[in-house]
Amino acid sequence: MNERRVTLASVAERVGVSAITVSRALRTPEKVSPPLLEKIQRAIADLGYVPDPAARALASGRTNVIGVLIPSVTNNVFSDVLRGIYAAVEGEPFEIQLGNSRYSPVMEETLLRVFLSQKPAGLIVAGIDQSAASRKMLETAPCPTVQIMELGPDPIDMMIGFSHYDGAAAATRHLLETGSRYPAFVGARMDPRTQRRFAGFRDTCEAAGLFSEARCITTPAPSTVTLGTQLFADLIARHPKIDGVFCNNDDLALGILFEAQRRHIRVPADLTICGFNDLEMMAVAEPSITSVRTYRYDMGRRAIEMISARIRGGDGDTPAVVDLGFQLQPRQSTARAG
Amino acid sequence: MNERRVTLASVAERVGVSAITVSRALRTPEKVSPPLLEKIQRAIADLGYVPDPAARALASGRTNVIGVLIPSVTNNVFSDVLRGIYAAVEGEPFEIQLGNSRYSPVMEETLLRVFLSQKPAGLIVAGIDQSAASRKMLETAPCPTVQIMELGPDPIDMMIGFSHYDGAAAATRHLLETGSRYPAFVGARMDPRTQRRFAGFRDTCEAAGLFSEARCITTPAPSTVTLGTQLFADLIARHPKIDGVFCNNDDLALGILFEAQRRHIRVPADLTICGFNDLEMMAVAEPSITSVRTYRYDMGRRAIEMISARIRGGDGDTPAVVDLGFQLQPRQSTARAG
DNA sequence: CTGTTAGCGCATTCAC
DNA sequence: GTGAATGCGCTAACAG
Repeated sequence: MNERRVTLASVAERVGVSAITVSRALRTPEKVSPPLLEKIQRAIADLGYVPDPAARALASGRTNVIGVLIPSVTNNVFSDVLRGIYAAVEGEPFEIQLGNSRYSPVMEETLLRVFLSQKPAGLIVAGIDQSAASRKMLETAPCPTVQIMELGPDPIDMMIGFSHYDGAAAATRHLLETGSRYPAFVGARMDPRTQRRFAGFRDTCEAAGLFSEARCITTPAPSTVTLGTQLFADLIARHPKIDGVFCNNDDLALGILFEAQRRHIRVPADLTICGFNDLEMMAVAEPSITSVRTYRYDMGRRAIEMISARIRGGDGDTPAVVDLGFQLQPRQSTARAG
Repeated sequence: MNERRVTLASVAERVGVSAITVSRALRTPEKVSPPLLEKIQRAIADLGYVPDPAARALASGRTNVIGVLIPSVTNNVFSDVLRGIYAAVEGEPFEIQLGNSRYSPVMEETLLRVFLSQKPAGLIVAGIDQSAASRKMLETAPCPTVQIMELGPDPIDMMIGFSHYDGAAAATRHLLETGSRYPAFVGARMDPRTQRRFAGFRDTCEAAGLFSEARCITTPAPSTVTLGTQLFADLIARHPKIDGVFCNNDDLALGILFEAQRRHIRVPADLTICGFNDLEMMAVAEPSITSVRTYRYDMGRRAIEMISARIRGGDGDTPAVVDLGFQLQPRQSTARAG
């Protein structure tokens, strides 16, 4: 290290004012006379002063930390949300603290407690299935909180997401409308959102009298393209008549496409494939794959914006619940002779 | 909020000891008598006490924060590294602070200054092309630092990565050995690592007398599968004789595969495709795609381990530079008649 | 093994 | 518009 640490006091000394004035120059520059302000700013630049966040947090009782609690960092879906979050934070005086609950409610509680000990500026949590203890902590948290990914009946505070059930139902309807009579479901990592998508598939098929449990295959393992190939191989071996598959995400759908090609099953003539999330590559795959577009990036971005608005705007004009919706991207519409 | 904040003092009062004893029970339990320790631990649990990290940081002059400075959160490659980092941190008393330099040296310096103000436990930075100012900050940083992604001649402190040049050269040699006489290069987001890969391709082709600048197409835009389809379409329109493509990553390679299928170009009979990074899906694509496997997850995990070892082990036995290597995964070996 | 004293660097509250 | 006193919650260094 060069000299001693550069503190508020050392900047103050150099300019010939008191420390509190420098502090004000930093936080509320309009309350410092212009000439003084300029001198202080120059001194800060000269000395390379950077405020100590710990001291600031201790003295003020708050921080710029926004805690983000997600169940998985592996999952592609969350990485899009995180991109949105990081993009929105750029330029704002916030920093992100990530917590990975690994799909465990106990872990979620622990992490929440840790987050809260940091006196965060805001909290973002994935999903609506918090444990009672977690819910209570969030309800009494002295900061804005946003539940993301899903919509539900009683938001803790703010909420932004879409209906996984409806998205899956729309996709399944499309599958049936384009002629599938033996629709199948392929699912991995059966988390709450995946379960709701499955419910959307099941109910839609049942309404049409076309549901069969036997044509559904799921696993708790995380989704991969490879897993898609394997699950489809299992499924088609047992049920060769399958003519349409709804996958709980695009990785699986891509795997199914590859496996179908390998087996010379014509897509979409013999088999239509529908994914979920609409990854960028779905549109350019050969053939392109139907999917349900979801707005993951926007979800992250707007979650930050909601917190930000609440912090500065006081309150009132920020909508508490935002439905981002979804959009079916039909790409294999080969209506068969039913 | 329920009552007042639970502090060390309130725990101490409840047990009937002084605050410092509770502090010790937390950090160095072996220095507290067993019966007292147990009483303190119970009180902590009863009260739900969680230490205030800001106060701790201010008093001790250090934190558990490991700063991670990467040029992009969008890039798939970094998300694998981050997975490794988060996995390794699990169980360790560290927390991660992410910084996104957006490929800007100036931004990198700013972020470094912010990181340093937090008195981090360690620093991880991507690449070896830091600005002079950044280098100096890192060199004088009072914590272990690791440069990741690449290897280079003079490490600032520790370093873990592999040679992008050698990886690309190996892939290109394979391309030529399996019969490509009109090899092409497709690259996006030409960052320093991509540039070195391009150099590996160029030098290898030149050595074989098969390099042509005209068959190389690049763009500063970030890689996507869609971009791969477009770049390949451009390239093949201008140079129909192309019979092998080395892509600077797998997204592009996949796009090229799709575009080739669309145009009924037989892969690998008429065109061999080679990617870089060996994403999980490369092996199950139809046909599967040759790629260079790199150990991104391990890179993240071990970077944390290196820092951790340095912190506890004092120093000495931790290797300063780790070459993770790479491994060519040949998957389209159709030697043509040269 | 336990306690006392002091202070980390900053922001809050009140004076001026 | 500026400054002085005080304390945030914890830990370092020493004492006992």
